[in-house]
Amino acid sequence: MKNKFLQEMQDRGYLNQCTDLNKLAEICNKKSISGYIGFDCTASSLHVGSLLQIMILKLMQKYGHKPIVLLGGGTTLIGDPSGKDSTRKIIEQVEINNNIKSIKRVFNKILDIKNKNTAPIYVDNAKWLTKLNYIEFLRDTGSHFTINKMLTFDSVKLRLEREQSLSYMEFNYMILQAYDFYQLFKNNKCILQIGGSDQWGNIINGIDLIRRKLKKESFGLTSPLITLASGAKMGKTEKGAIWLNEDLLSPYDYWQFWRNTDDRDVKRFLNYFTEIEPSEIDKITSREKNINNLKILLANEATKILHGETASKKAEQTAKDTFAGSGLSSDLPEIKIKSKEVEKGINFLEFISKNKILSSKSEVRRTIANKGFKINDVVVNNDKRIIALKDFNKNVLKLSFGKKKHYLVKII
RNA sequence: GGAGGGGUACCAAAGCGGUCAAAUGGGGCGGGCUGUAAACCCGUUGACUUCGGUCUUCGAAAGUUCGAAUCUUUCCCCCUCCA
Repeated sequence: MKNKFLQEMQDRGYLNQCTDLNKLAEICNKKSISGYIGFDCTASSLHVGSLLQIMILKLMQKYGHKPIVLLGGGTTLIGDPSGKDSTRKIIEQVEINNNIKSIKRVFNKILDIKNKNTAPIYVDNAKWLTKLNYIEFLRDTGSHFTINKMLTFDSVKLRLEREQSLSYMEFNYMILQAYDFYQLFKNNKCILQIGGSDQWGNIINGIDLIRRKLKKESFGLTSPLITLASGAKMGKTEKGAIWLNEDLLSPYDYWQFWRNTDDRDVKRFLNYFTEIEPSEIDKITSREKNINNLKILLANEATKILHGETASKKAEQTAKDTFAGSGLSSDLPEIKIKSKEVEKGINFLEFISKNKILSSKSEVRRTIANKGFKINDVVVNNDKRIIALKDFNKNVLKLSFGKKKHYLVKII
């Protein structure tokens, strides 16, 4: 394989499986290609679990190829059964459209949209899928699939083996995804579909369909499933997903997520989620003895890609101020209160639950009993604590919940 | 359609008339150690509380009882076997 793009894919660990790596390399050497990845639009934002896929699109751009982002309004209506034990709830079209809009913002931030040659193309398969005529579709497309084969795909097989019901609707998902690839091949000269390793079956179906209908060759490529050293799935942490959209997760929290990476995952993640050259990563990781500096590097670079350099620097500075000294930093989440209320004295219990730091007063009491709250770095040890004027330094008070969550309470 | 088994907190799973706000494990949260890591240890994990208690929870509803997650009836849902 002599192709820079695919070589870097491999070096970074993005490459899991490819239908024909050598042939694809040949084509990539000759011209720039279009490749697509489909994204699920079940939520208003993607989370880090999808980030690797986006990084692959970004890498395509680096080598002059054109990424196609399929935000699957059509397939989201159906729901991919791959890797799922049960049918997920049906989502309405309106919600999906809103999700698509919201998700697009992240792509526009991460991908290069200025270079006309490699700017991403957004497509929504609802455009063609919702217009399909059932009988026609069965004859033209359905005839190319055998149930015998479909039953052997993991997405179907596993469900059946576990005796979990699989609706006819979901059973059709793979055909629809195959049809997507066919459409993109035909209309956008898209010869490559990329996906997570769980998408292999779906991708193969598309390639088969293109071969049968058009007698043309297309390619499929999958990325590995990222597992954390701890064994957990990437992206789903204790408190919920690590969202990519800024309105769901602030740049500071995003930075913190990377800063808290498990030691064992750091090098791998530098390759996955930064743009530092793999050879450079080798050098840095063998030179740097303090792993915490590598984590900071990872956090900086990853945050830069999503939120930009300014936000990344700010997050780093905030972290420094907050964790190194007990100094205050301006970038911490702020809670504003009125001076009149402070003069009256604010009940700590109510303050915490009202500001949604914890959801119930019992929880607040428990946390106080466990020494979980600090005001200006002093443990709160009384659940009748009142926040008063004397707690403020120049109208600002630092409130800490646990070791990592800090807020600035400001009098306005 | 017939015969059995089952639905308990975030998840898994005990409890099978009072001592049950419900064992245990996982997960979560907090604390300790440390490096904002891992491992480990400790605490905590329904709500409200004047910290005395009070209120709401064991698929749903009705009932028996001084008293029900536990017994009865009906209903809903899931699983296994037979047709």
